Amino acid sequence: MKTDCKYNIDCTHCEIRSKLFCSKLKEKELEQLSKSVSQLEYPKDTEILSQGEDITHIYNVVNGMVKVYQINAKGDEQIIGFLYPGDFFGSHEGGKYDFYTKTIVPTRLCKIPIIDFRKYLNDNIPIYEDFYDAVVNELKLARTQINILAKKNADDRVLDFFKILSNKQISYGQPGSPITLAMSRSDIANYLGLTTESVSRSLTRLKTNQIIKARSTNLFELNFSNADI
Amino acid sequence: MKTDCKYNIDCTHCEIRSKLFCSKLKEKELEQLSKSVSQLEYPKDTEILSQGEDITHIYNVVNGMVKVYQINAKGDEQIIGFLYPGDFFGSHEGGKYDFYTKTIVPTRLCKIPIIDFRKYLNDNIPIYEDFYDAVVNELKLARTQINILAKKNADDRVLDFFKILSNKQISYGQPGSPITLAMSRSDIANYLGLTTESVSRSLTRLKTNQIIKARSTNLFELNFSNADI
DNA sequence: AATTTTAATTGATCTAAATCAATTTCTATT
DNA sequence: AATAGAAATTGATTTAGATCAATTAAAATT
Repeated sequence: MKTDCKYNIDCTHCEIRSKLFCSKLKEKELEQLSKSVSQLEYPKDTEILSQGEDITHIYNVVNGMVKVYQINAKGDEQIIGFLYPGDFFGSHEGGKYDFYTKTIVPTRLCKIPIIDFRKYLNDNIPIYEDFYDAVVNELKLARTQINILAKKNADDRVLDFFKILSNKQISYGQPGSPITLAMSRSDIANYLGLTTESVSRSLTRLKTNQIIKARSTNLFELNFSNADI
Repeated sequence: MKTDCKYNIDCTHCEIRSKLFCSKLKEKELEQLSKSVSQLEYPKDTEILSQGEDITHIYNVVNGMVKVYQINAKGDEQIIGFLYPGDFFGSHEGGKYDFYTKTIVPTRLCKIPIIDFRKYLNDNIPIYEDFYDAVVNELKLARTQINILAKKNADDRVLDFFKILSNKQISYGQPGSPITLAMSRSDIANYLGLTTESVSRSLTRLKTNQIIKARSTNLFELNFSNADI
């Protein structure tokens, strides 16, 4: 099952470069980076890295989707985010990865050895700032999730989740509606601190109340403005 | 009520310097920093800064305690953390504060104008790294909260909260037990996504089951190891 | 110290989501 | 296309925590 396809890639022609820190590099640096970078195609449900492992690479999502999760003391998975094309992961945890990542659909990742990456980081404050901003952004997302989880109403949680996805789509240049649920109901439930059954029932209620409209199982039109979450 | 007492302070003799980025500054820089830094005494329940305001200062908690919270779309407060002596807040939100902060006990804060602060930041990568680490730490705390909020059991949430406080006390050189609850039951409830009544009942259950022991309303002995949360 | 105010706990009831179980729908594989 | 397997939905029941209400305990104020 686990058949990774490796591609050597020319970073100067990367399809998502504009979304990445690489856009801050000079032409020469970029050519050099190309030598150490590889792009890999991962099938669905492939674990990319594990909590506690030494940090060896940082990854950029080129296409597909990745879920980020931790295992709590009780041994249960807790999803803390979903990564879209242009998102990166793997850095910033003082030597060890602090979470697990797994593809939830077939996914192509750009993989940079941390050692090569640091070369650019050390004498390039703008890139440092980029990564600083990326962590700040993660922090914002984490706090969004906190605000969701503190809500005591299942429908509100599901709606907020839809708003997040909608905003993500917009920030990636797609329309805010309809939204595609690439993740399973059980992943949604986990992220929202609910059971799959409760998510399912919420969806049914929201459909009944015309707040959303299902085009298919994983494609929903949103009949509300997603101004603020 | 809002009577702030201002003290001009000599940073070279600061009681919490070892816990702060300031420890990375050279003697001369520190003397210069002293000129722009002030320490202020705030009474309980004083709002220090508000979400959306321009960032003008960064703050260090010298003593006392501060709560950090956001206001959600529904207009409700959501607490996202409690700050102890040595913790700082105010930076890293791209121009605007992204949360509210309020003292929950009489608190002394060290206040640094962001403009002076940046001087040291710009040509001092180690300090940059300090702040990077601080955000990463905030991210970890946020994810800890996520793991708590995703739990479906009130007792587990309260216990995890006690473990967090215990670990915080340890990291500040105090014993891990007994723990002091400087915050109100309703602040705890808010942080844990529960009602005050549920927190109260959890406490009673945990006392009955001998898992904790109340020395007073806000002082609890923990009869368990807080190895991992 | 006495009184007022506020915070915390306890009690009774209700309700929304969990749980357990059965279908139905979707997806993958032959 | 037919079948097997997995995922999602729906149903019945239970339960933990919310809600509403009252009491007790702790602070604050006079």
